[in-house]
Amino acid sequence: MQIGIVAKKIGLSVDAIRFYERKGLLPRAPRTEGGFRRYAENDVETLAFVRRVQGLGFKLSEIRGLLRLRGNRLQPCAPVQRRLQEKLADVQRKLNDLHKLEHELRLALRSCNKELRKRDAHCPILRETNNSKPENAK
Amino acid sequence: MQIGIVAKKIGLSVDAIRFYERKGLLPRAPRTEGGFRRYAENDVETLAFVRRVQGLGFKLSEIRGLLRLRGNRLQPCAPVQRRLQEKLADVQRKLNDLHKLEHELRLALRSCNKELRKRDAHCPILRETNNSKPENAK
DNA sequence: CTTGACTCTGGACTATACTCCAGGGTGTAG
DNA sequence: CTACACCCTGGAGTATAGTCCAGAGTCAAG
Repeated sequence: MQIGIVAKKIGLSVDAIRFYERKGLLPRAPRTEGGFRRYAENDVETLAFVRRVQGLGFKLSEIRGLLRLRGNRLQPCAPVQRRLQEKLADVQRKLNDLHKLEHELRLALRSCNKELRKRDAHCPILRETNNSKPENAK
Repeated sequence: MQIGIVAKKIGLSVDAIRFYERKGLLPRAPRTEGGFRRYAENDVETLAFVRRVQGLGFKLSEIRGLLRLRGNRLQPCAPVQRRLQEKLADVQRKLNDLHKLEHELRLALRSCNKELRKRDAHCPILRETNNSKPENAK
């Protein structure tokens, strides 16, 4: 199979596949005499795996590690599980931050709304009335 | 005031302030004969504003727009409100995505857990049993 | 053999928000 | 006047995940 076919099969660009090879996610593909990459079904599966775990929020450098685990003939769950847990913790941290941000934005909107009901409204956000929460300054 | 003082006052690096100037967030500061930037209280307030709205999730390019609004003598709330609402919508989209991701991660963890209870466990994530949801492929 | 579609390499470019650097000049306290 | 801390500019570097390009070569069908 040549690279374009593989690309189409899994919905990646040709450039992306070459990029993954350069990044060490895929082994350097064997070439034809003319230098074209040749792929087997196996490689398609590897790329599908990459997509799958990318969908779980892993970045390429992390996926490289997962691929190494995948290379073992006995494929132990524990290290994968550890990584999943770390990733989950990351996601939860982000959710937390975003929830706080959402709250801040709602507060800001509320103060705008109050102002809009008056005549001659000038925006409380733009004014430098320091209505931010006290930061524990560095 | 010279730049280092301002930096200390608001907890930014000197480099960051210069960077903001280059990016057009701050007007080019007036210089001493020798070329040192001179700042007034006003500038400190502007920088505090930058920090504040950055904390609300606005990126520098957006803050440039907010600063322009802030420059008007009548400071209308409406456009600020619109931006806040867009930002809130962004945040909610991200929250949504992250919630989905959290769910996926939990599912993955669960399948790992099931496996771990068996002897001779090999990881279901690493295997290419395509257990992903059907994608509406492009 | 020719043609057209495909592929090769290496490098530049994208966006974001800065940081860090060299090589040089400035400001001010003593 | 001399230190020494501070400042100047312009440019490069960081991380991420690719995309896009030129200029050249290859593959398969007809």
